[in-house]
Amino acid sequence: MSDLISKITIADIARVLHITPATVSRALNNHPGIKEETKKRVREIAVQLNYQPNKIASSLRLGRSNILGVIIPSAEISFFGSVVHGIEKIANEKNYNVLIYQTNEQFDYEKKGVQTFLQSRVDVVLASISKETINLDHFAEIKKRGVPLILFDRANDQLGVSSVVVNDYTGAFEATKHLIQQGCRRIAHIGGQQHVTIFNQRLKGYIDALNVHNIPLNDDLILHGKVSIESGRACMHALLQKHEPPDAVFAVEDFTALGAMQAIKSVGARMPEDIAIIGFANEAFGEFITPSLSTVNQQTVKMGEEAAKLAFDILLRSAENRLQARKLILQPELIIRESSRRLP
Amino acid sequence: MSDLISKITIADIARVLHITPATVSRALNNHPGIKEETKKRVREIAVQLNYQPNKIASSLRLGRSNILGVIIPSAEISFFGSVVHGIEKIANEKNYNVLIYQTNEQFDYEKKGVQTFLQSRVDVVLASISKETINLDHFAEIKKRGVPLILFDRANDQLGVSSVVVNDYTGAFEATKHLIQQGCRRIAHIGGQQHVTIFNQRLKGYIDALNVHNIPLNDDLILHGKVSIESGRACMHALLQKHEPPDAVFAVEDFTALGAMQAIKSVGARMPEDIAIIGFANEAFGEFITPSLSTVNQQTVKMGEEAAKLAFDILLRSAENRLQARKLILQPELIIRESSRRLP
DNA sequence: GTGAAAGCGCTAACAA
DNA sequence: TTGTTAGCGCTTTCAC
Repeated sequence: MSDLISKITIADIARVLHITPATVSRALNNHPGIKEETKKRVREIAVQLNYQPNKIASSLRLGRSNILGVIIPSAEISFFGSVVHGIEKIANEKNYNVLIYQTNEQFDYEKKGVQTFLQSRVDVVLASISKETINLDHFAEIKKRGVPLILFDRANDQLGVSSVVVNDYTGAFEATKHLIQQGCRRIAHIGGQQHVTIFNQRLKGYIDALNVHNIPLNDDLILHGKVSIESGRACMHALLQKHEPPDAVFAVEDFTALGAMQAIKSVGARMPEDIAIIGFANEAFGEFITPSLSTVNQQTVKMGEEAAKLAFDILLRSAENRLQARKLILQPELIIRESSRRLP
Repeated sequence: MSDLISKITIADIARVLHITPATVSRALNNHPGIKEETKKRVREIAVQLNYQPNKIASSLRLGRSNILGVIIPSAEISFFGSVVHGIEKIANEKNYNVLIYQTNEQFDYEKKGVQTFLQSRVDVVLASISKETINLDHFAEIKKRGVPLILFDRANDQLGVSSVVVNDYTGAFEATKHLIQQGCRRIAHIGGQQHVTIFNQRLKGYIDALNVHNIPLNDDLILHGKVSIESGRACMHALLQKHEPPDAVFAVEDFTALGAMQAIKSVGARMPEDIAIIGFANEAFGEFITPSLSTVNQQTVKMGEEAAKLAFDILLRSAENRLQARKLILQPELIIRESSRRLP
């Protein structure tokens, strides 16, 4: 019935050619010390027999899998899809494969992902930490086992590992400054969980921008949400009910901004005339909504590429040298669209 | 220096307890014929030594990897992210891992993904075919090797493998019917590459809906694009320049619809008053743009779950029985939003 | 209830 | 230039 199913190994090729498996292995791996003609014959037979190398066996023998494990919070956020794209570009060049694990922003899944990767013996882990995560022991475990770990975007300095992030502080500073330049004075901030480094940095950037421009900080205008559309909507409603509502909002990221926009629309206020708004992350939808959303671009593909490059860099180092962490900070870029442009 | 790095194997555990690796293996796998007390001691030492099972070795021995390989065209399309989510739900229950490969809608990457999965000995492949793909030999190869293959969404019946799709014909039929019910009579269709089954089905649904409602088919109003924002924009501009432009558009999917909307806005026409529009796929952005986009929901998570269930179903069958293909057709659901609602 | 031994498919010393 | 041999870590048949 199922004679179609082939289970050809190098031993089969060896038998056909009356040589040993070792020679076949070397030929297939283009080993220098093998006659050209032998290589040619081996390759021919391999094609004829429809041979597929068994990477599992090879991984076991070599002690490495040629796999980069990538942990992301969600594949439904285009930001991460784009970063992964960057990672894959570099990985492909180096003949590495990329394994993706989604945590759905949940601590338990994240732990499970780490576990899975360690058991599957991926050669290196690239990760972006979930919003929910506070305890970082599982990541420390990766390091402890001598597996290189690189964090991107949702990084954390406490772990002492290399990371690639955008300068969230600067991005937030510039975004806030932009709102000030548009004439706004009561600028609110809808922030995120403060244990998440990048969200904290964005808050700081916002605060410093106000300070530098001599605008008094107003605690009433700073809310901490849960970084979602719903949360953005709820926070904005709260802001709108204040005695003196804000004339601008800097949202911690685009989904929060989107929720805020829905709230603003629902009370009939105009954007940017009544309330100007800017987000962070340059999510795909921002360009298409009305008004189009001003935001901060994070160089996603570049971030992925740099993270992957860092990974290969570390792989080439000796085990001892791996401990020195490097931090790469990309410069964000302001994208001004309709939601915040008041001046011509 | 790097004493932290542990490489604990079952042999190490065995040594500590003065038993054999075989017993340790059985204990860890909860084999019935092992004393409870032995199991307990083994587990304790395993934790103490910080033992991580080596899945590679286990895979090699067992001849299976406990990995589902998933091939998707792009992680930046939320539709696929969502389907993968469904797949992961089921896979997690069964203690399987999910490996994702992005093809970027390119034939070459798709071939490489198949290759990679075959070499990594994934137990089953779930795939959605790239738009660019015409030749299907690489997928046939999967089948030939006895690895179960399940297609989802972008399926193709020629391969004779199981698949999960939404009823694209019905979805298109209903979408078109809806436009007719809104009073539209000159309904255009911006389609996709006709070698892609689902796009072809959508064209058929459109045509039949017109026929059933006695609206003459007008070839002038049917354009075939490349399924992208740019293509949607270009096709719509072409339609607008016609002697008699359409009063409605059924776009093959949401990104195409988005491009069309941009074109419509650019000439100052109103939606839905001048031109009503509906897309397909229920992409995340559709809800947030102005006007919000009517579309067809495809039960993405369910699609992933069903595809994964089909996969496990096949895995349990004997090799001979695997050949019978099953086709699961989910019912699409119309989502009416502002872009097409003319009547109260 | 546990041990001994073989082998999954591949690669790398070491030999020749 | 190629062969011999051993072993990566795990599981399983066959003993006892």
